[in-house]
Formats: sequence, structure tokens, C-alpha cells
Amino acid sequence: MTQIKDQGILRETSCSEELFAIRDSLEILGGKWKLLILIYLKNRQDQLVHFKMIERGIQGISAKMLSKELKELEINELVTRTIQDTRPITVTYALTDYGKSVIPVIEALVQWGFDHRMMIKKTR
Amino acid sequence: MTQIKDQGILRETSCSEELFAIRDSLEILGGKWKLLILIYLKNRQDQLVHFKMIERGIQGISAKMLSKELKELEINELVTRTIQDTRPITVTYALTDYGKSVIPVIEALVQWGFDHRMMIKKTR
DNA sequence: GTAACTAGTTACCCGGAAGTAACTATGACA
DNA sequence: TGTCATAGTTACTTCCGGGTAACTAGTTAC
Repeated sequence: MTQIKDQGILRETSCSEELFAIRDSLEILGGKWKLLILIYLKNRQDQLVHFKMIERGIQGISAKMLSKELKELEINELVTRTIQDTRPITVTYALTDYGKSVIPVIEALVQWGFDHRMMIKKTR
Repeated sequence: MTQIKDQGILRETSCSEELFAIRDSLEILGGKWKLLILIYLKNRQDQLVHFKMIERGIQGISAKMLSKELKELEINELVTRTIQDTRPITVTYALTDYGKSVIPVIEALVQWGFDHRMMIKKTR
């Protein structure tokens, strides 16, 4: 089984615990766009990120999907939505501290996806 | 951006590289069952794992889906399928070395899913 | 001969995820 | 007054991931 940190203490998970944990992760991070949005926000933590910026930055996403996914990320407290008192009014999105906890997951997936591409290049 | 290992050397990814990498990962590891199957195999690397064992071990999965997902995992060289010369003939599945490279991804997702559950427990 | 085991395959169906396009509301600018 | 921008919403539609159930095929045990 996998070693996890449980309140700072290393312990082994049980098999069903792992299956539940993965199911939880997939429920919240799954789907076509959520991880892409989180990456986008992660890479611009120094900027004010507007709705339209994300829409333009993630190729293929529609306003409808972006709106829906951002709402769900906000509900799960991974992202904050802030209305800026500008003219015209703008809205900015940012990772919460909790949202930043997803970064190791993203990094693992990015590394694996990158390795996979290298592997395919070599063997074909 | 994320630091990745590129042929053993640390370097920074570009933003679009990250998006491509994640898309690759999700294409191969995405869906409802693939990661669960990989976990199942990871936790039984010392045993001969038969089709029916997985079917029984992962609650909710149907023979059709299991068959389909295993085929795709085999095509992507994450899993091997071995026909055993027994009576009746049995088939065993195992992680390839390449399949084992997914373990860090699984561990990251398990840890996050576990943390998420703890977080919800605390705040509600 | 028939029931039960292995390891699947096939046909059919459904719901929800996602796409498209049009629309709203507010304000700025010219 | 009309056009463009931001930040979405709504209605309609399509697609396919996944579920169910029945079926194949080889072997063994009763």
C-alpha cells in the first residue's frame, strides 16, 4: 500500500482507503478542464487573473464550461472569486492556499505526461 | 512553471508544455477505472492477478469495462497480459516497469484525496 | 448431461458531460 | 446613439462513457 502522512505521521493506507481517496480526488479534480484551470492559475499567482484571460489562455474552453468549472472549484475552496471595484467591474480568480495543495498532484501528472511523450518518441 | 526532469536534467516547463503534458496524462490515465485498476495491480505485485480477482476486487466495475480498460492499459504498455497454461486456462495481469512509473502519480492523488477528506471532516 | 468455473464479447440503452450559439447587463468610448 | 469591452447565463443539442444483460467458449466436477 501507499505511505501517506496522516496528521504529520507516516502510515500505510489500506487498499480500500486508497480507492476511496482516489475516487475523492477524481470527483473534485476530474473532468476535462479543472486541472487545466488550476495550472493556469498556478502559473500566474503574481498577476490578477480575469475571466477573459483564462478563457483566452486555455484553448478550446467555452465561457459556459469555464464559468461552471470555476464555480465548482470555488465551492470546493480551491479558488477564490474576487470582484474588483474597477470600471468596468472586473472579476479576478486566484488559487487559495488549499488550492495550492493540488500543485504536487499537478507536478506528478505533468512529469508523467512529459515522460510518456519522451517514451513514445524513443520507441516509435 | 513546474520543474521537471528532462533526461535527468532539471529544467522549467513552459506553460503550453504543461497543458500538453496534463492532457496526455489524462488521455491515458483518465476515466473512471484506469487508476483504480493500476492501484489494484500495484498492491498485488507479489501475486498472480486474474481477471476475476480484479472484477471482484474493484467494487462496481463490470466485466465489459474491465476488459476494455485492461486492453487500453495493455496497448499503452502499462500492463501485461499473460495466458497461464493451467486447466482451465487463466490469464494474469501485472504492471510493467513502465506501469510502475505511474505510482508517484497515484501516491500524489491518494495523499491529496486523503487530505481533502480530513479537511472536510475538520471544517464541517 | 448439466451445472459451474474461467475469461471474456456483443448488443442495446441511458444520462450526463460537454459543445454551440444566442442572449443579458453594465459601463466606456467616440 | 451605436459599438465594443467584461462577465457571464440560457436554451438547445450532441456525443460517448459507462451500465445492463445476455451470450460465447473451453474445461471440470457431479
